[in-house]
Amino acid sequence: MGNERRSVLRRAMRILETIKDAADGLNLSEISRRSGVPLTTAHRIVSELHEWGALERDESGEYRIGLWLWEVAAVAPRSVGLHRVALPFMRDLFETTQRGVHLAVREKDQVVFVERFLSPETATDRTWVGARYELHATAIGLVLLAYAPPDLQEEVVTGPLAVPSWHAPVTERELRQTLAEIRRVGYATTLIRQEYLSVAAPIHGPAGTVVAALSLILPCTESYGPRLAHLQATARGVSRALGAPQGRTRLALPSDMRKGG
Amino acid sequence: MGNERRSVLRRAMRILETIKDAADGLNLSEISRRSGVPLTTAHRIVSELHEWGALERDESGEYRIGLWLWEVAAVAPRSVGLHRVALPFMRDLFETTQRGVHLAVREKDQVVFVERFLSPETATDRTWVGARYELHATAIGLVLLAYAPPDLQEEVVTGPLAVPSWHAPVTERELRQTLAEIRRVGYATTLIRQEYLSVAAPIHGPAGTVVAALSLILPCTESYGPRLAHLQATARGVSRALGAPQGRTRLALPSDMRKGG
DNA sequence: GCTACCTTTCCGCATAACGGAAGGGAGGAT
DNA sequence: ATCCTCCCTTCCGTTATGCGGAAAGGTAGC
Repeated sequence: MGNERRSVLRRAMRILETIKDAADGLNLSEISRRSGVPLTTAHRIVSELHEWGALERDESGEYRIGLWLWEVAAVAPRSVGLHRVALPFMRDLFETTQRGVHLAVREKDQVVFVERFLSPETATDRTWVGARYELHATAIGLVLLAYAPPDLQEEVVTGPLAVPSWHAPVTERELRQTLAEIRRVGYATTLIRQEYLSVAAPIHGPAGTVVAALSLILPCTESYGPRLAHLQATARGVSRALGAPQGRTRLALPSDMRKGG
Repeated sequence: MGNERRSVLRRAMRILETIKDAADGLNLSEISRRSGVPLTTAHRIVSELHEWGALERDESGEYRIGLWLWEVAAVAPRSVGLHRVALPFMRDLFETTQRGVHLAVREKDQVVFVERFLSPETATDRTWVGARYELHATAIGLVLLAYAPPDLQEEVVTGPLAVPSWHAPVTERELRQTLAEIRRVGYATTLIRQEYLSVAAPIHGPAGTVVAALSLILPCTESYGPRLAHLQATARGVSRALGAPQGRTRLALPSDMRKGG
């Protein structure tokens, strides 16, 4: 484990992440073991988090994420705010199409899924609320990448592209062309295991920048023209509800999310 | 400001809370000022939180709650888990009654609202998702209190009862009787400003304990019998969906949320 | 009784956190 | 252009806070 300089805060956050990743609650020793934080130290940190309400403890002594954290997170503009606005639109889209609907945002160089509705047939895939993926591996990620700040795009495009198991751009040249094409037509598509087609469209925020993306999963046998129109109309509806200007799309500003090399 | 022993973690949490309480984003100086954490120290802590993704920073330099925190909170069982299960039930109840519907849980000696649907007429009240209230001031709080661990009940009952502006039990004696009555009949009511009646019923979790409560706001002119039945049916539906046993109600176990006296 | 596992308290050490001071920068007013 | 204000960031010597091994309590099983 690359030993980042030790720091209470970082360790606390690592512990929170450890608990998040454990489907179930964890007891103290388990937290210590999985997070790599020495038992006594974990004890001190966990106690402090518990005292504040960031963690809860059930009768068997297992710790879980506490309500306080949820209260704090409930004002996160990109997740909960977006979620509240987008949910009814997503539901309408899901109910009329009966196809999987996903909502995601970009966090640095990854896609984070914020909400989803699954049709029974496509329920096999592994996405989950809060899950993270490579930007270039899915249609929804490609849309987010295509409208991301240029410096981040450059970084991803020239960086190592993990080859995904589905059909997606794999060389730098292909990826550049794909992104340009997405910006031109305003949507992205990828194949999923030769059986399904994922179509994604951007959602704009008040500043006109792309703040999220919406996708629809279709069987390949289905013609996607009408579905695409429906998806785009939905994405525009969400954008309008978020207060997006009616005019033309803007790229996001250069990302400030840069630190060391 | 009562100077708790200084500690990075506590200060970090105080900062998060400060940002949460500010409707909008805050810049560094503002964070320092409002949280009482010295500027340089705030800078260090905020940077660390930002680096981890717990905070985000927009182009103007203002900090907001970040996506990472939401991802962590997304697994909080009492909020998000409950929320996902209860939402469709709440919507049904709201759509058929067109009355305000609230979902809340207890956190220590307070009520925390997890979700709500408001009818236009009653939209004046100040509850908001994440808001906290005294347990004995609302119907929903009274239900949560009535089924809370006995030691906590005792603490609240014998403690100072802030007199709420609405009609609610104000003496220890009254409150005890009210709680007993709630347990006997299985629901609570309170008047809101002489115009509305709030009716609340408990929701049970897998262990049979009361984990949340649901309430309905009715105009006083309306007879509440049928609405109450509907509310109780909904609460039972949520309980069942959560995996509650069919049998009899249990009190929560003695709270472990005690520290110093 | 013993073993195995977890949680909590203790305490001397040193390191990570502290925060005043000072150095940039951006924007507004004169 | 010059001053002024407000904000962000870096520096650095000091010290209190966090550290974590060791050992003491707890609980459960055998």
